[in-house]
Amino acid sequence: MHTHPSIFSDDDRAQARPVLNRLLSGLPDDDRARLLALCDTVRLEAGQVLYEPGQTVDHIYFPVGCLISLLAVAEGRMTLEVGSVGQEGMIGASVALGHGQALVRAVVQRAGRASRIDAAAFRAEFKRTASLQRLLYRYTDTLLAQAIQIAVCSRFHVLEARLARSLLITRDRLQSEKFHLTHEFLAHALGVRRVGVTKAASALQNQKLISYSRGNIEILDSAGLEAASCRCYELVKDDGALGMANVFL
Amino acid sequence: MHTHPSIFSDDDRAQARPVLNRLLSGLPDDDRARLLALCDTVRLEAGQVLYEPGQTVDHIYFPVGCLISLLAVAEGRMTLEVGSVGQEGMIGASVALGHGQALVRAVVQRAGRASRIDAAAFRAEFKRTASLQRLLYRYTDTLLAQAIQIAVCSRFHVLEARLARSLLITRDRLQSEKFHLTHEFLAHALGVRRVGVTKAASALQNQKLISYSRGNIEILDSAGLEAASCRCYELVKDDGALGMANVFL
DNA sequence: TTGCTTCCGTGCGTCACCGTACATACAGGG
DNA sequence: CCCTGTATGTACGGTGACGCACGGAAGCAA
Repeated sequence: MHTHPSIFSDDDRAQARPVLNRLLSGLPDDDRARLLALCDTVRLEAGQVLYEPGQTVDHIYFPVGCLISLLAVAEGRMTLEVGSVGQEGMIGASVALGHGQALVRAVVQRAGRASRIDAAAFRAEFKRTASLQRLLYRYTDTLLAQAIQIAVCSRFHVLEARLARSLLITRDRLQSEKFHLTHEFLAHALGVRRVGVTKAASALQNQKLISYSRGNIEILDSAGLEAASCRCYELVKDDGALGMANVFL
Repeated sequence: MHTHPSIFSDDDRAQARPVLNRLLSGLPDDDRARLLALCDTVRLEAGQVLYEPGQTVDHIYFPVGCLISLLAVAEGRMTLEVGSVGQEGMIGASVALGHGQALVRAVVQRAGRASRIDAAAFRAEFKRTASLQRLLYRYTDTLLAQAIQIAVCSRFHVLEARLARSLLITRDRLQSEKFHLTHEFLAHALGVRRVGVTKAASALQNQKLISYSRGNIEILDSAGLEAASCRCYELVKDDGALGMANVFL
């Protein structure tokens, strides 16, 4: 189930082969073709902000190789990651489901490509395509599960465990044991101070579970890190898998 | 906008007139009639647990006069309310949208009636009724917004403000300035110790914002309580309103 | 009255995390 | 080589909430 065939590098080489977004690949051929015809492929750069809460969503994105972080924004500079979206997901679903405004900030955590579609075009396609509807309901349900789990996690679990969870999830999304992620960024995701992350990360490094230097993080002991993390990891992970498992209910 | 025409009592008299669930009343007449034909009306008692996380959902409920609390369950006895559903909402949507398992515990906070429908019947009706689909997407989106806001709130805001918010939301859902709610119950909702609630509630009472005794809570100074609460109140409140505002996008 | 249950209040030591400030260390460009 | 910016490390008092334990008070029933 968990094959990490090779250590992917952090740059574009990992995305050389034209992989399709896994949500889209779950669609029947004709529906997918019609949707893809409306998409264009864009390159997203790390740090780029795609949505800001309250803003009208004008494009939907299906990541291919990039990783998007969903940050709930509180007053001040406080943020909290309520979900992350990689190849297995999409952002902007609320444009078809709810009022067409973003609930959270969507920021690119790792650069890469994505299929992008205009909001109005997507909405029209959504209306006529049953398979697309099923996909979206299911995925929204998965996002909700993620948000709920993260709410619980950030309420009850200590920082060190939450950090471990966060790193493991990033690993899964990127299919790589090493990736770039500064303490500062993690602090925003976890809703804590940067120094808090530094302290927790030091602890994990002292236990030989990870190593890092100037943002380059490597997971050394995957099993050990899972032990140090909270159960939330497995729950969110499984949910992601389940979300994709049987799209046809 | 905010009319609290009369102080409703805590018992059944407030529900004497046959009010319809507001989600259902948003449906076109024929669709609603067909759905209602499949429903039966049940009386839900306070404390009753309708769903438990992971369990298969066998019935969908549309509250009429009762109030349902959605509690995310962590290990141990820890719980955290990630949303509450009154006349303006429903529970069990995931049976049609996602995998048919409950994400959270659903417990009756205030006794009352609800329209109930069998899961399979609902799913079938959902498939054929476009207006019902729109309603559900929108409402799920609203639930997601609620969950996100609560995640932020419980991460960043102090207990006293969160308690104030929680009381205000309960007030809005019940359309009544007085209701029954023990410190113990609030502790479960807020994910804190019972003594924590006692302390925060004392503080609010000393400020003459509320009064309470043996579970009977009364809001004395609505404006003052809003000032003591965090902005999350307005966000969740508005979202609820917006969720209902224009169902036809 | 007694007894029981439910609900609320207090006290105390502990702890994770906060806000702030300052100190190092590495990396790349000039 | 310096210089500058980014990334990481350390230190310290403050505080909100925790866990636990016990005390009191209101309601109910026999």
